[in-house]
Amino acid sequence: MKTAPTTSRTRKSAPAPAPGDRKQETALKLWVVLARAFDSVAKNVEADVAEYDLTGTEFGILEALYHKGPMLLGEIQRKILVTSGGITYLVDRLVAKGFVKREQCAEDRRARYAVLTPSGQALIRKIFPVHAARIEQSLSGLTMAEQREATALLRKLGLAAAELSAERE
Amino acid sequence: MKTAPTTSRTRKSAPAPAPGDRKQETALKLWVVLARAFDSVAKNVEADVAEYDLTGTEFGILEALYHKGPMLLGEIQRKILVTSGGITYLVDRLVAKGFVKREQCAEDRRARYAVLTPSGQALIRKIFPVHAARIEQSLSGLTMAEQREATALLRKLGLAAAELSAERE
DNA sequence: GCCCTATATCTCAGTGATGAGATTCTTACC
DNA sequence: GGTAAGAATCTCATCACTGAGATATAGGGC
Repeated sequence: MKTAPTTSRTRKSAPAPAPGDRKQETALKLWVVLARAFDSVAKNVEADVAEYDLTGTEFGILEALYHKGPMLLGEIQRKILVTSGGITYLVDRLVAKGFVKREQCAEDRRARYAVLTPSGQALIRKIFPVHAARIEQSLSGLTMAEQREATALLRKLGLAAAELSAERE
Repeated sequence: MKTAPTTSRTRKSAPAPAPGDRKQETALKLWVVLARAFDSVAKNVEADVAEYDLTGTEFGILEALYHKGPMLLGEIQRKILVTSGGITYLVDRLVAKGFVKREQCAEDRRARYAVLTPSGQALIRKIFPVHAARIEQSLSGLTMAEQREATALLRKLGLAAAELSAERE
């Protein structure tokens, strides 16, 4: 998803650039470019991992397990931002492909670990560097300094927005 | 959504912070916060329009028509970034809900216009201001100056990434 | 005019999820 | 030690699209 916003006030005669509306216009413009930037990068990333028959989300799970070792399904779920049904579905598929297996959790019998199989290890070890290079290339429109700046801004933005949606619950 | 990247090198002993890897690390971090920021804002926006039984994408179409007047399906498609099948599906649904109608294009008999019905006009006129305020609020983690800065950076980033994926074709 | 390529839209089977509810287990607190 | 509230996972119906191919029309070169 991607939810592409469209807002663009391009009508002939704007009904007088209302006073407090500068703020809205600035915000709407940011929302548009945020969505487009995300979409463009995401498309690059997905095209990349698709070569190994993985979705971006599946790749995210393998990557998380690669960097963090075995994780509880719930941990992964929170990390990659999918629903409870989603994590079951995704892990099922990675199991079917032979890259991951489920393991009992000794301390909590409701929970299960996802663990990379040797085949999953081998795969992610092989493709992670390629993938990282692809992302670096995708973002190379910005210098490193600009990337750091963008990261700081987006982190601040994301945290505030996440807080807002937490309030909704 | 949404493709949440996860990269986070948190293993005990990092295998020596390799030389050219600073760039990759910077890029990966940006990709993570970009995806998360997008996701948080998108969730706010979608929760908002869901109150009117619209998806974010459907809203995008209504909004585009509201600001630009009648548009060819193909124009809308490029603007909101969906596939050809998607635009047919989405316009079908908006037609079923009574917000939009299709109209012949005199100059090109393959093409059709999407046009807001009075009911669609009334709806979007009513909810657009609420929606814009919601976005403003969602992004209010950044000051206006920061928002402008972020917009400039993301625009640059998005254009470069889009060019890259265009090359892939 | 005729052909060939390109473009606009539509059809439809398939996909990658979501989300509500069911199940199983845990943890306080009485 | 029983019980109620909460948490971790799973099930399954449903959804919002995608993408490949079909159909109809356009338009340029000959």
